[in-house]
Amino acid sequence: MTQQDLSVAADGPIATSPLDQVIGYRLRRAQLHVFQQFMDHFAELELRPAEYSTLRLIGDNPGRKQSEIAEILGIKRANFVALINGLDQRGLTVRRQQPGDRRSHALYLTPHGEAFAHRANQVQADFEAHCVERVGGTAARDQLLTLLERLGG
Amino acid sequence: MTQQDLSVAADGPIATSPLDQVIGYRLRRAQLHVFQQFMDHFAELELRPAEYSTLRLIGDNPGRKQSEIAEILGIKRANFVALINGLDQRGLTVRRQQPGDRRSHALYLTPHGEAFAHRANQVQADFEAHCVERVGGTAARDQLLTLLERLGG
DNA sequence: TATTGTTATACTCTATAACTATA
DNA sequence: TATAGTTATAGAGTATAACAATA
Repeated sequence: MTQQDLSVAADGPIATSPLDQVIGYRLRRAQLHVFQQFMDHFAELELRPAEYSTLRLIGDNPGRKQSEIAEILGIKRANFVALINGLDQRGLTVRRQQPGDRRSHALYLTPHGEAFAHRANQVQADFEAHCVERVGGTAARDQLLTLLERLGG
Repeated sequence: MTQQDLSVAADGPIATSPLDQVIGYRLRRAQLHVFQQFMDHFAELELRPAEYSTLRLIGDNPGRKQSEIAEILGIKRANFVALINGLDQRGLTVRRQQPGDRRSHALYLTPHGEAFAHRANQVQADFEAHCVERVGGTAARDQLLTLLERLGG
């Protein structure tokens, strides 16, 4: 039988096993799935993954330059403008002029942003617990983080 | 000291450790890094990840409907049209009418597509070996795939 | 009616160049 | 001249609606 049998339609389950052994493919599928679940969890707070990461990073590092926060997150500073504009307009973050360098904007959470970030961190902790359970416990989670770190990024 | 000290600029390394413990964040960073390396490896063949996955899936499942291949890959059939058009125009794949259902297009690799897919699979095997080495060997790779599968997707 | 492929469209994310104000 | 923030723009990727052909 040739590889291209034109007389009958192919049927039955599609052979995905070769692709399923590919690290990059499985990494992508898992990432998309986890991000979708993240967005479902954060629908009420109307927070996208990049927005949550930004709030978290500013909360942990108040007073950092816009470009510093952007670079750590792997976001081009040009694209970060719209993101931080959105958080500003929601009253969650503020840009303040640096005393020593009037070119740069230091980022802070507003009081409302602090409270909002607190709620967001609780939702994240809840979601993380769900992920940890799925992956098989904290030991499995640590193993996963170790393996992901070895891949780089 | 308050959390928002306005008198001095924040300096030193940014505290990323809280985010670095977040599965979704690390998953995304690792996926982006692996995909970038994939694209570097496949620059000569001018194949993007989704194009490679498509060639691989068609090669392993000749004669499947366009919509079947698209759905397995998680690509909407509307968006799959442009992707398969590109592979068609490069002479790698062909659409043939199904004998039993003239609505659907069965997908095949052309002879040139077969040869090209063979080369692509070799490049992929080389890249995969690199990933396996990075992650710590085949046992670590199997462990990673197991953990990713538990996350779903 | 339902399905398959297709087109059109919009929205998000990303990448680059160029501008401004500051240094 | 170099840097920080910004704007504009273009390219991917993705989502939905609607259409023609076919079932």
